[in-house]
Amino acid sequence: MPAVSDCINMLDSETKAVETPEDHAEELRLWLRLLTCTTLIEGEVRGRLRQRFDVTLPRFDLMAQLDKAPDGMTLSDVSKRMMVSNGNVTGLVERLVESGHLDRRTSETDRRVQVIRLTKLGRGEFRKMAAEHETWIADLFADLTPKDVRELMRLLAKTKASAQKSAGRRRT
Amino acid sequence: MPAVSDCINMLDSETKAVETPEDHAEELRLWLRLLTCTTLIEGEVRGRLRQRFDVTLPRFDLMAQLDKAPDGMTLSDVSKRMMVSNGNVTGLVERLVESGHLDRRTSETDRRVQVIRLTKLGRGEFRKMAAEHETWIADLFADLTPKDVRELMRLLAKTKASAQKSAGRRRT
DNA sequence: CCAAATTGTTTTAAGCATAAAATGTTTTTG
DNA sequence: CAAAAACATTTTATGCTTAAAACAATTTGG
Repeated sequence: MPAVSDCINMLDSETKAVETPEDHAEELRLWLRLLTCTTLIEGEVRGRLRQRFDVTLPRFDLMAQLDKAPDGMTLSDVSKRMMVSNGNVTGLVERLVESGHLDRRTSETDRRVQVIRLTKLGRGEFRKMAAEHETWIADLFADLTPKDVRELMRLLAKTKASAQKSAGRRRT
Repeated sequence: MPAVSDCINMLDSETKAVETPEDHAEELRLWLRLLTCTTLIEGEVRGRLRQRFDVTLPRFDLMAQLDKAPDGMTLSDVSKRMMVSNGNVTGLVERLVESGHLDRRTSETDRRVQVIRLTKLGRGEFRKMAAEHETWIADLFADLTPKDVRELMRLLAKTKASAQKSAGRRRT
């Protein structure tokens, strides 16, 4: 809500057309806090994955996507799910195939498409990592009550929807 | 709260010593949602900064830190504030000095220390970008009510504290 | 005072990430 | 059916990011 002094100029013509220098400091602070939380947790998880399993976070994330898709995924599926660029996935997959964690083959029905899956090795290693990973996350959020968790879920869902709408408005 | 069937084995010896396979799926889902929100907004901001001002997000973030510190900051201050590695800052600063946005000098009192400041050019450009940036953020969060914003701020503060505590526990 | 620890920064090596252009494939459409 | 559009992926160029080691300067404790 703008202070009265900021609204004086709203009075001189049609209200809707007049620009008011609005104060969005609260939203900005919210965004910075959101970013801080994510960076903090992400850094912690990254470090633990490296120390404990000598694996990078992007590799873990990619394997997590594939673990949920026993029949495999195409590179663009992965790219959309992980919200990263196509070229990024190409390189990530390359390294994971190289290390024997992923299997990659060209689709029979569409020769543009590459389908990737976890190998037995990849799935085994991922499951071990995922089990520990889950306890790290639980520990990082340990001070939140179940009610806090529910409330955060709700508000973040609303945030996501709002951001998607805004992003969509821009592209249109 | 574990289901009854998961708790059977808690009965056979001292309760506290027995491992129960606890379910932390809710926290995991919360973490993924948090990450999704951040990635979404970050990507949007990154794209707008590039299109509108041909500047990268890290450069913008660094300038934002310096704008709040008229007397300059040391590289490790910046590194801590931005929660990135030292080496990262070195390179980032190098490029911004090169482009004339930053001024860098060795401290008079401690020759290990590099103090960096925004140049006049850097400050001017940053202020322009920051003004627009703030409207983008406001738009991205537009569907949240003031109450939502307050509540998210509170819950994220609690989350940050929880994560910091957990991270600290590990290092100890 | 001086060796040892600490602090601040840079370097190194590897990997991650993006945007944009290029390549090859399939689908659409005039 | 052929040209054009759309699609999936890769390549290219550039920049970001990290962890760890190296380097340099200062502080500390014996």
